[in-house]
Amino acid sequence: MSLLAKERYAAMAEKLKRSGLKSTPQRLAIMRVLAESKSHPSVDEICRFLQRRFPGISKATVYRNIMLIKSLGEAYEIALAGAGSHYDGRKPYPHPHIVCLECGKIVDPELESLRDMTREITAASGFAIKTFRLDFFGTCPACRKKK
Amino acid sequence: MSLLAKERYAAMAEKLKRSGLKSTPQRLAIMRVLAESKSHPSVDEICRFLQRRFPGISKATVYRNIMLIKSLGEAYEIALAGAGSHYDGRKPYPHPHIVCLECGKIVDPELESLRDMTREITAASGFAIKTFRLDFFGTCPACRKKK
DNA sequence: CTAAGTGCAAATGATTTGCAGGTAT
DNA sequence: ATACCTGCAAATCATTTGCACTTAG
Repeated sequence: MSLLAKERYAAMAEKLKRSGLKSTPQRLAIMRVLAESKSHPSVDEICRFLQRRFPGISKATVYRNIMLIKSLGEAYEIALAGAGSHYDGRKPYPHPHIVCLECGKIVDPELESLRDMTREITAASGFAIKTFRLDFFGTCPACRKKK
Repeated sequence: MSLLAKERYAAMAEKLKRSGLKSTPQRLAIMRVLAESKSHPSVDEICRFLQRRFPGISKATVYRNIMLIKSLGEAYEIALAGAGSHYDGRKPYPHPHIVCLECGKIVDPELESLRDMTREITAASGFAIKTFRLDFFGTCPACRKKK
């Protein structure tokens, strides 16, 4: 487990403890997956992965806990049309993604030109902006080679 | 019907005709709603609206036709998590939206700083970018006043 | 002890699909 | 005429919920 992952996991577990809710083994294990995983896993993927250690774990439990972790501000949801949602526990704040339409891979690009946009939007619309999502869809380098 | 709406409707109907598919009354009516509506309607809203003229129209028909119109490149889908999708027939290409979290209203902001972003993403990621979505979520001016 | 959490199965809600008529071309 | 469409109802699929049992604090 990388240093970053350790820190993320510690932060999540700490916030959970302070929230007064229970630190069950399943809940902590879900946090660990979110803290470690670079691949933006779905509920189904998290559930299948955890069946090694928790043979009877159910999707319901994963859904309930993901929701809880999100509400603690410790995970960010990437809701994809058609497919289900994917989750990011390493960067729990809104940030852009690129989704490969061939293989479904999701990566986090660096994006300078994002900084001023929220400011510009607020000024132009009169909305009080709470959050945003910015997702690009295309073909990743690996899938481009295959063709 | 505004001039813009007339033109959009004509363009959609024309592309439909050229596609070789049939110009049924329901299909044309759905196109008209998409061409006229500034409010980014959902399938359900379109269906309820059309029941005036087509008492028996079904959601299945609206879904099938929206899908078709989308595949003709004449409508853009705004897929919202939790709620269903909304559709924009006036600007059938990707563009940013602002969604009010209180009342669900969706508006199209002007956004200068968007221009270079696709270029920047392509350069930084190696992806071949096909499309994107950019949605802001917040509270609209009307809902801000209510509180 | 007891409020919270879990697993299971059933419920939900948006969307899709199979089928038996209709209808545009 | 006939391939495409429609409306209806049943089927999916991701997600949510009710319930009886278990467990963390």
